[in-house]
Amino acid sequence: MRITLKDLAKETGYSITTISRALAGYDDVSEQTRKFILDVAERLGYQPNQLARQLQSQRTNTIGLILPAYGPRFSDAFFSEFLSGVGTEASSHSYDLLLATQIAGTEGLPVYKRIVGSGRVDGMILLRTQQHDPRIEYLHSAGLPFVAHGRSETDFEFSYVDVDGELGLLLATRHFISLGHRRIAFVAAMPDLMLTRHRLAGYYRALAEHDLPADPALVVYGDLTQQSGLELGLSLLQMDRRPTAIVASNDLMALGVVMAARQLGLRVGVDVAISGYDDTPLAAHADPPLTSVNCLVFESGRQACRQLIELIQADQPVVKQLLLQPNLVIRASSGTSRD
Amino acid sequence: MRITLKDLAKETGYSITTISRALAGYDDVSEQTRKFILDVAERLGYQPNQLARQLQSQRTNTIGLILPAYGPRFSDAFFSEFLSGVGTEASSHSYDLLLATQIAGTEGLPVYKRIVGSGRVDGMILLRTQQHDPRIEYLHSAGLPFVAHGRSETDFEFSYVDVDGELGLLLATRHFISLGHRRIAFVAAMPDLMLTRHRLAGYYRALAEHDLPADPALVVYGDLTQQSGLELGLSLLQMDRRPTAIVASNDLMALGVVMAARQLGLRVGVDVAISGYDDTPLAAHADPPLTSVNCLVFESGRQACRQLIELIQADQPVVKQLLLQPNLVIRASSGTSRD
DNA sequence: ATCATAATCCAAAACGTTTTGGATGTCAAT
DNA sequence: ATTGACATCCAAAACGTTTTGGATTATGAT
Repeated sequence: MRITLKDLAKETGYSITTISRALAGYDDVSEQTRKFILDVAERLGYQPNQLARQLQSQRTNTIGLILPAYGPRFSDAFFSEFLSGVGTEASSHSYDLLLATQIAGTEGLPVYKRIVGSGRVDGMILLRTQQHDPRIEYLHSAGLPFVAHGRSETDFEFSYVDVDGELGLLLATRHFISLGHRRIAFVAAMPDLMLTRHRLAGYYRALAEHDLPADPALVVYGDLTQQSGLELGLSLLQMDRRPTAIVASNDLMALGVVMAARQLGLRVGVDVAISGYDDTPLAAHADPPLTSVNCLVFESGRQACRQLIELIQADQPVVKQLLLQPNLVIRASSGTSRD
Repeated sequence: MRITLKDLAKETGYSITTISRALAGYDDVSEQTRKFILDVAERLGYQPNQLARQLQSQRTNTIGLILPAYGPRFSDAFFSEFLSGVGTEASSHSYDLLLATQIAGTEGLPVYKRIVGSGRVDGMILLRTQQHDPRIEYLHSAGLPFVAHGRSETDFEFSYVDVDGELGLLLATRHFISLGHRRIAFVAAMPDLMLTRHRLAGYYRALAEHDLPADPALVVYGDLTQQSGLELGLSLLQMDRRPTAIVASNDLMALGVVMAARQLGLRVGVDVAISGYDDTPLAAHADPPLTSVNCLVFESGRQACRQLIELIQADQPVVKQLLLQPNLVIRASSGTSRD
């Protein structure tokens, strides 16, 4: 059904070579026959087979991206925004995206090997790096161009785009300190994630700046779900000397903490100050509206994609590292000065 | 760098054919040499080139999906959930997703032609159908398997998964009627979308069931943004005989209506009842929590993908049409009985 | 007439697979 | 010895492109 160069050759009487070169605009085919060939191609609705083209040229103009596994309710806006940023940038360079989904409960690396090994992508974008990240080591050893969203601890340099989590938590914690809080808790994400370490550093730095003690009991680790925010919030707020402010590592956990406060009869923004992280649409419309750290997710995706395409098209691989600066969005949940 | 069958042939001394058949598990290669070949393949880290395989087999095991264009803030959770559903189902059948982004401000059809014509996908999933949808006509005429999310008006039958919008709005409107409301407004989406027509039908049906008059002034059309919800909400709530209940066609517009009510000093859930649509995470955490219609987005994506894969693998194309039943999630924004 | 030059075209190889249709050798049955 | 059956292997074609390295013809200069 599909029209190929062979069909055009048969129809026009020229050879496949000439058809191909005419369509590609080479100057060793006369203007007259070029026009003729273009006409016929147009008339028959010829569309080049990209697979054949890619196989021949060894370039796919495709960027790979692996979606982490999800349950039935996909409640984190992060990926859609990031993806949207990547997609926008990709399509403006005529790149497409190959998306594979990591099945819940399976290890991630095999999917990477499958996609990379299959030769269907020119490069990969990595999401949610870990402190020790086998995917990065694999991609590096495989020699495929890649850009990570987030940093990692490796023996080599690699390209990444990251949002400065240390700055993010520094801003949030400073904000609470400036409102007069002295016992500030941090509901962190999983400890093996790089972002956890960076944010933790920002948290400690803010405390140190103001000579506040760092109480280990005030740092707890959740799994980014609202449920874990609720549980950790309940335990934090029932401590002997409970924290007066709580920073969570994403908006969902912050909303969990809000629920916890409510269950304990505490007024958010008055009895306890709460801040989220990521500034998802949730934050702006929560009750009360949630102070949060805007992480420029769309922009990160865009930049990551831009860097990757540069990397792919460069003759010489160049490592580029970009650190975006988040900004604090202050809303009612952080309350007013305690003085 | 990459290991090919040719390399394995050279390494083992067998022919390319035998290598290929050994790896594929044909029984015309002895158990002993098969083991040997597998060992070598493993040792050299052989990964079959999917491009070559796809070119040869004329199957790509890839599903195409085109992301509508977005601005910098991607605030609709719909796509991420849908995509997550599609991705989950796809990967459980070892299919991958090819994603292209439609650049903002450009026409949609060329992207479809590019992806379909390129031969890189076995089928497509269509999002947000329109009443008259050129994409559907194109895909039908191109003979490529596809499943639409949403219905359309065509001369032929095609496969779709849809959520019964008529039922959705019927439930929401009935709910308000049962609470004693008599003037119920509908903030619809763009009139050229099929979903608008279906929901409108449900709205009218509910009114008719209870012999309520259908006031044309109470039906207004927005563009699914919060801003348009705000504007339409302001104009509706400043009418002479203002509506006492408003159903919006997505949560974002509903939140805009909530803002409008607040600006006019009306208490949501008391002076005016409001309902959203889609039941995004926003709805549950809004202030006040928003009554909404849960549309099983993840499930739709899953079903659409499942149907598409069936369609691709069937010898005989079978049209399948699936209508999922949404359910109303009642929260504080719809208030209590007015009696 | 001969030769270089330019213009226009094309056959064949290559990309990495799978599949088709044998080829070869072994062994038991005749 | 021949035959047939079976096990094991492989050369070549095919998928649809692009690129390489000419081949052919016409043109103009000598």
